[in-house]
Amino acid sequence: MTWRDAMCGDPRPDHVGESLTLAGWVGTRRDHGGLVFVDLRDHTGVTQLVINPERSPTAAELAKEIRNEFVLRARGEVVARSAETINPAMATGAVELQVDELEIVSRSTPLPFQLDEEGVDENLRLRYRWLDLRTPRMQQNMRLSHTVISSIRRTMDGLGFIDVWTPSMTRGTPEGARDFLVPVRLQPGRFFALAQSPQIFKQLCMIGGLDRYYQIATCWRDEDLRADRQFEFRQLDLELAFVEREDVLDVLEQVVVDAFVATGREPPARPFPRLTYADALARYGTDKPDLRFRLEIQDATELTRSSEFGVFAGAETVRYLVAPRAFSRTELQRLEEIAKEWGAKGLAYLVHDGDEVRSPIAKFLSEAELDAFRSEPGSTVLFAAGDGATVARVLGGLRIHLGRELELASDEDLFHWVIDFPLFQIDEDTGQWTFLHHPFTAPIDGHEDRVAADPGTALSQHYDLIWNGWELGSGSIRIHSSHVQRDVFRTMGMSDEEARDKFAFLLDALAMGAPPHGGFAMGIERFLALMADEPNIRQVVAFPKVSSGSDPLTGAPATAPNEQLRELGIRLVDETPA
RNA sequence: GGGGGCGUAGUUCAGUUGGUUAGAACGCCGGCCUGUCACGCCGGAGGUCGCGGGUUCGAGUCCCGUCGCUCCCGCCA
Repeated sequence: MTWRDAMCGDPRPDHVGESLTLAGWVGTRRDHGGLVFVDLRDHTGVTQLVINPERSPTAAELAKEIRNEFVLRARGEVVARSAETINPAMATGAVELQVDELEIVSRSTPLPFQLDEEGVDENLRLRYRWLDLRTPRMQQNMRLSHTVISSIRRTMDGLGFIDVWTPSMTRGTPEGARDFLVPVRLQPGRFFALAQSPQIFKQLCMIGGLDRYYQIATCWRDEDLRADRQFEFRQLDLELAFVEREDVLDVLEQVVVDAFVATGREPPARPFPRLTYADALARYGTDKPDLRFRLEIQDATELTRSSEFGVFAGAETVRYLVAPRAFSRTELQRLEEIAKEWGAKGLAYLVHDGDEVRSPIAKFLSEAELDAFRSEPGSTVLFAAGDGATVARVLGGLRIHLGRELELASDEDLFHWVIDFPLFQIDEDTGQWTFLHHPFTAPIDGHEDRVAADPGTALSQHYDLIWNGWELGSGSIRIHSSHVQRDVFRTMGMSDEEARDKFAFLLDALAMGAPPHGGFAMGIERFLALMADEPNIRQVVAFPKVSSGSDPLTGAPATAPNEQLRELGIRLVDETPA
């Protein structure tokens, strides 16, 4: 015997006359004293049960005990509702189940929150996640996630990629994020690190001739959590041999478009636009611009070189944004605070309000300058002056703020690539050259010699995929030559001995017939959160951690018994001052 | 490590200038009800105002500290 022979979303007029057994959760119970109505729910939908004492006195007696979220099993006859009792708001609203036999399968204590209530505290939802998962929002998110992931696998399989498992427990990487360490009982004092990504292994797969690898890989990084970051997350990790950048981008575009189609969403047009890193920074002040609104940054460095306004004349870079609104003094004060948070010393502006120009700096500006900055009535020109990086950061920050505040973003899905990143940047703390993304990224063709000779001007074959201002992931064409790899390590100030110590296996592998290769890693949860129109990735993770790094459901992380620690050769250091 | 926001009944919230016994809705409990579908009607229980300290005749309200959650910066190859 089976528990049910139809789902709660099934009954339709063509079932009328059939005897069906349904099982599910009690959504609501409406007790009329005699008649009792129950909305019985499962993930497919809701059917109304009618429990009539004249039809089944036993069921009616039992129905008095029914409460919300009880699990019921009911056998009865599907009957057509009379015209005036049809509920057009319900998919099954033309019929109902007249109950003959009723069973309370499972009871429920009163709930800590109501499943149909909006805005319930997220910590409470996570503490009782099994209840939260019953809500339409989470049901949809979990099922959408599955649809997207199946689609991704179908696309990858179709393109000839094979799924290869790489280790989670591996060797710590000296650079990058903090590792989660795993103590090893058999070798006290030694630790595995949980993989921050399968990066090196997938490169070894290419050198191993697997040609097209992919994996939906769990990765661990011990860094502070954010709306778009958890300790553990998944990435669509892929790598191809004998390819150029465009081959990799092509795969990702297909993954994205297929996932849109699989979920019934209008897919973005291909190819996705390409934007260089230098352009992105100059025009939008960030390497992951949200292109749903224009609001482009303009340059005024040359124009203001000999300005009477000393701040402009003395600055390495002067740029500005034109916001489509004549801001009030109070609003400008708020904008100045925001500019300062991003590193500005102050905020110069010109408000075009009707025919009038309001600005504390206008009196210092020449006619030519005022002409150049003239804009529509009802707008404000906001300036940033200083070194290039600060100006970009300030205007990039203001741009995002204004986009949100003035609701400038369209409701399109805008994907684009950012390409031609620098290979190296200066580490502010050490003054040393360091990689922008990771040390395995290849320089663009012709820039190999700059790795050693002129690191600052070397561009890389790295690329980022951006969706509406969210960084979905990044990838690169990798170094497949052991001496280019050695040059990169040297430029980073790593001695050959040190490089061998940390990456001997990679350097050896590169020296034994490495094909040209490249790949990508796309954050699965970020992709899902955007697909589900959720503001953070916790809403697409079944059992996420909160921003303090704990799990409200299990209470993890927890202390470990001394016995267990002893076995691992670990003694805790009490750093509490006496 | 730093900055912002939030914390009042089981839940979502209100609570005026510091002033009597801290309220509403939903939920919960009891009663009535045979066509409801957010059922309705009557009645009831339910509060360490996150926690600690301070100012005051008097603190949910003001001050200090602390804890929790959250967003951001740093960090995230």
